Amino acid sequence: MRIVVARCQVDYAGRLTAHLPLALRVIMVKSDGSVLVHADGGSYKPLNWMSPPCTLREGVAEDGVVEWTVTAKKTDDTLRIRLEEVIHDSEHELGVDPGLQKDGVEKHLQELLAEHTSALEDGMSLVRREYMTAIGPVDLLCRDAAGGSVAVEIKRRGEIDGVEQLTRYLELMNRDPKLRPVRGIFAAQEIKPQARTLAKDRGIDCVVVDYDDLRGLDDPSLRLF
Amino acid sequence: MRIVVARCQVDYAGRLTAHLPLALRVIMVKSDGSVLVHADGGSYKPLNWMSPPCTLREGVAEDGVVEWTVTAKKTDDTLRIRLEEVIHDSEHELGVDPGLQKDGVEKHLQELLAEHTSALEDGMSLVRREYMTAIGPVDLLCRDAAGGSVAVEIKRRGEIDGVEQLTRYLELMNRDPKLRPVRGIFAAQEIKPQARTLAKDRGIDCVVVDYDDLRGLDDPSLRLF
DNA sequence: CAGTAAATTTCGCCG
DNA sequence: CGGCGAAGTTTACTG
Repeated sequence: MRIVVARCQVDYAGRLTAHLPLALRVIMVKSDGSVLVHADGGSYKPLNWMSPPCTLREGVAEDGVVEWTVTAKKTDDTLRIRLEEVIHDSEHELGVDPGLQKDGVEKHLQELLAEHTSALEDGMSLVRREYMTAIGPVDLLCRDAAGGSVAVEIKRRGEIDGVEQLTRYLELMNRDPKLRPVRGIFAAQEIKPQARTLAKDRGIDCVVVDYDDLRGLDDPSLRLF
Repeated sequence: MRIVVARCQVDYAGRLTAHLPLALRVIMVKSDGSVLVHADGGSYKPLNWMSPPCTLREGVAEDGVVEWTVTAKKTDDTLRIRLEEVIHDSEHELGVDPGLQKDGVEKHLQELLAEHTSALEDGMSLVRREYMTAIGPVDLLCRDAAGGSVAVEIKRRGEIDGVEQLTRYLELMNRDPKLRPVRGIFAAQEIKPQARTLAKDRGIDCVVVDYDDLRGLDDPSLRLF
């Protein structure tokens, strides 16, 4: 990884055209050739960048200024960096990273709810997790206290897209005589008002689930720190 | 901006729990307090990070290792970085960045299509751009050669979500006696087969538009390089 | 490899 | 400040 701090101008042409006026910035060149141009603020997104696979060619512009041209391997995307003044330039061998270990995403929420379907509704039992349909897997297929089929869509944050998704599943499943009638439950840690309104309009029930509560029902096992 | 290259371990607890095993990485500390932990590969997304506003507290762990604790101002998100070995550590005053100048996004495509509605269909005329409905603005409301209302949804890349969005608008607009009947046109620089199929199923026409052609119809003005 | 959904999404606009 | 949609989204998963 090469790290350069420089007063620079940047132009990008590809899926859009963009320009960065002359200013001091940090440029990271990763070993796979990818380049990030960072300012001293904003979030983790660089001002401009080139994703791998790409190649960096170091050259000199007509006016004598050092100019980097980064071109994408497949597309004709181009990033041009004019380095007017280099403040810092260093290279570091980092090696391959072991990578991030995650915990707590939707998948885990789905596992917990599959184990504790009663948290969705009294008398609810699990039929199948990841019940396959022609257009994709339904998170949970359940049977309610009255013996009716229930399709459950689980999200961390419940928004309109999730309701649309569940609606498509329900439409399809209700064409199947062996399942029909199937009603829907939209379960999430948090449900946006718009999603709740749309769900109500579609006859879909909303259930807000607490991740920590569900975890408490479970074996209180590993916590990272 | 502070740049540190170090052999480090990272733990994050917040919206999820995550861990990075001991390895050499680059750590950027921006002047707003935000922290990025980068590996020497992958795209522009850091392995782990903390978004501003947040505060960094430098301390020493029980075993004597330097440990940074970054905490978010509002939430209780915490990023803990154990710096086992520091290879590089430098600070640079970058100042405020003038920011990125963009060109060529969906907004521009919408402007161009609003100016040249005939590119959508012969005899088409514009009624309103960003026509407001209760659930959001329709990109273009037009009138076709026969005098019928047409709602146009514009995307750079036409995918299923866009068709769903237009469907919701159409459903709502067709309840309005003053507008009814309204048909839909899904316009994009590229339309995925699945989106095209869904659109056809919903009675929505698809139009592929060429950004450069539209631009050619326009005043051939500024190009950045 | 393509297609689809999630993301500690981030970013920008508009009320 | 919150809601909502776009993004040069990126990333992960699945068929």
